[in-house]
Amino acid sequence: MKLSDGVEAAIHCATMLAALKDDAVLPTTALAEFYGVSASYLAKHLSALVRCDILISVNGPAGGFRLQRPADKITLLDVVLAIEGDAPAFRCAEIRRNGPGAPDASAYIKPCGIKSAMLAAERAWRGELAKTSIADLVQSFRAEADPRSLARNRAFVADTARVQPRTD
Amino acid sequence: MKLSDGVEAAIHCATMLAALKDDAVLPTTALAEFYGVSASYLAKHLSALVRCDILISVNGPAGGFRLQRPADKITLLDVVLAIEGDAPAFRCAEIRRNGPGAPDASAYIKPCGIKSAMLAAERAWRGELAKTSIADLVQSFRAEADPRSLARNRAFVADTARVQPRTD
DNA sequence: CTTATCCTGGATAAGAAATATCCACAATTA
DNA sequence: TAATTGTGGATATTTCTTATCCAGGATAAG
Repeated sequence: MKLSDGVEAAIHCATMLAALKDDAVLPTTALAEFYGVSASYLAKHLSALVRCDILISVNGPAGGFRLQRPADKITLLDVVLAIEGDAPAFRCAEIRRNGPGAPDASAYIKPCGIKSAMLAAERAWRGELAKTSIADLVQSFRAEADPRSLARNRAFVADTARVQPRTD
Repeated sequence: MKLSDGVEAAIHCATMLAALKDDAVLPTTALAEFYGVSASYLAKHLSALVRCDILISVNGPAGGFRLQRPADKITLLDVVLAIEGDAPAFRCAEIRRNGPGAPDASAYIKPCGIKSAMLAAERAWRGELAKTSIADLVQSFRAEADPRSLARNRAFVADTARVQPRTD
């Protein structure tokens, strides 16, 4: 069992975007370079976040991504499900119905106890992920991170953020 | 994110073995046929359970597997970790240290908040799995399963179980 | 209106991991 | 000695992940 590498990148990008003001955005290439990951692959993940209404994308020059809503309304679970999909990790193949002499489907209306227990554990996992918001991560980063790391992130946002042109 | 198919088979086999008496055992081929799964592949998973001290294997004719300890001392977590390995699902690649201008390792002594949150969720998952024992599963199966399914399992054990020869 | 930038989605391929099979070998029983 | 069964290694096969590339559309600036 392994989570996609994209999860780590997606969460980092979301926390970075949470530092933007107003309608500013950050482009894929800048984020990919900052985190040292593949730009074309990161683009796939960011698109997934857009499809799940976690990010908003802006096309054209000075385009990029920003959060779709306040960072305290976006949970780790939202991001993980956007990248991984919402299928449960335990896929019951119903092997209890296999083999010779197995009764027909009417004998298996009640869910398998194994499946129930495995899915209960996943609910606990998801529940825990839902407790942490992107805002929580930003806050703990600001409170605990090394000053050098903090400064680097701030400089990146300051240098790279782009503001949407005003339609005055 | 997906759990190995072997997890389902391993748990089913463990619950079946919990119905054995004394030193009786069940061979791989019988279990594989009963659940309609690949015998040679199931053998791999059963070996993993032996390596993790969940099952005991008996060689030779009339050989097979049985539980290493009482079913209430074996949890779902034990079985899942035996099949999946105990590496966490979230593998932090520390991309926060990547990219140009990143400070050296001394700036990243404190663990990343993202990693901490992801691992906390996994602890919740594992904690939930640890709450359910093989004995719990057997009990709920006996209480809730369809009589036809129950009878089939009982007949299988009665027909297939083998007892170790006595060293009188 | 043209150019440059950037996101989008599909096609595609390389790589890793899960799934599955086979076989030689050791252990054990009859 | 012959038959049965688990063990571990080697090896395919399939599936999923990771990664790249490109054509297309949207948009801003000149």
